[in-house]
Amino acid sequence: MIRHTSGGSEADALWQLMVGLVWETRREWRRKVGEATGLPFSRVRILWRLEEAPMTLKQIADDTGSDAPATTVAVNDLEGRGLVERQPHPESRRAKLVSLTRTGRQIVDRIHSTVRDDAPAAFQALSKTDLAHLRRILERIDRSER
Amino acid sequence: MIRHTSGGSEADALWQLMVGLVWETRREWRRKVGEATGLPFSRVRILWRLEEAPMTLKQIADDTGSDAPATTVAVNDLEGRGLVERQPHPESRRAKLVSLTRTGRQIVDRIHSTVRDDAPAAFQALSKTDLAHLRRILERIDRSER
DNA sequence: AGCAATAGTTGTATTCATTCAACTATTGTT
DNA sequence: AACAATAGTTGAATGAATACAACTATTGCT
Repeated sequence: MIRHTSGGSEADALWQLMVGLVWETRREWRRKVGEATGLPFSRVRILWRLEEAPMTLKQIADDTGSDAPATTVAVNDLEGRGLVERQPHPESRRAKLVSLTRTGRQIVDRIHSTVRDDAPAAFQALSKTDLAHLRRILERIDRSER
Repeated sequence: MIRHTSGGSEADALWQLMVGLVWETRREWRRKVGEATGLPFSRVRILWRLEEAPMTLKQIADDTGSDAPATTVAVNDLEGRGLVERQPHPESRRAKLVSLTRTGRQIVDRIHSTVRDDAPAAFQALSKTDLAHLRRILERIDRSER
């Protein structure tokens, strides 16, 4: 769905164009991830974040925008499936560190390898020059965004 | 979340970068839309499509990737709220055309005006030249995508 | 005329996600 | 030592999304 809201800046218009391009591909992709993993999407999102480093439940909650109870339930679920484990936090005894198990890491790898998030065909057809422009621009945005 | 899957083409890598940029902004935006309209998101999605032209239930179902029963329920809901109405299809008596009511159109307008989907700050900071590049590239993708 | 396919409806069941209240254990502050 | 704040847990309630079976009405095909 491509939507142009009247009255915005050129940046807003482009942003909306970009969102539209991305948006429509996400449902299908989400479905495929669910199919490949047998996991609801909220769980996959957590596995992702854990790929880089272990996190406390609090961090997971903040990061995923859910509250503490929901996070406990999600981590319980993942732990029950053997994808994740709780460990004592080295610095605080009330916090717990959640990290990927070997199996959990395999699942994440499987997502990356089997559910390839390939660019749409039109994307592939861009010229080398356009790709270079695009990379430069996207990286600039990405860098200043974080 | 920025994710680079190993082994893909440059286009795939850029696509994933773009998806990552867009993705993280969507939850918040969805929440705001829900807040502004009081509608679940599946309903808003239907209102959107109807903005351009009336559609049959079948078209809505195909377009949103849901099945016939779900679509009937959704349209019932929207009709109950007075945002949408069923009309006989001019060419087939078994099909029905769903179109926005005046109130429905107001809701859609409200989404556009109050829940501005503004570009992230980093986006706004791009140079005129980069914006021009970006527009050219995105429009090329958009055109060949549909 | 008879039959298959299509458009839509009704009802039901399941799974997910989100939120709230009430609770324990630990830590930091005064 | 007393108290407030923080991290996590448990359980219940609610709202959404998705899927399926069974049905009616209409249309197209032969």
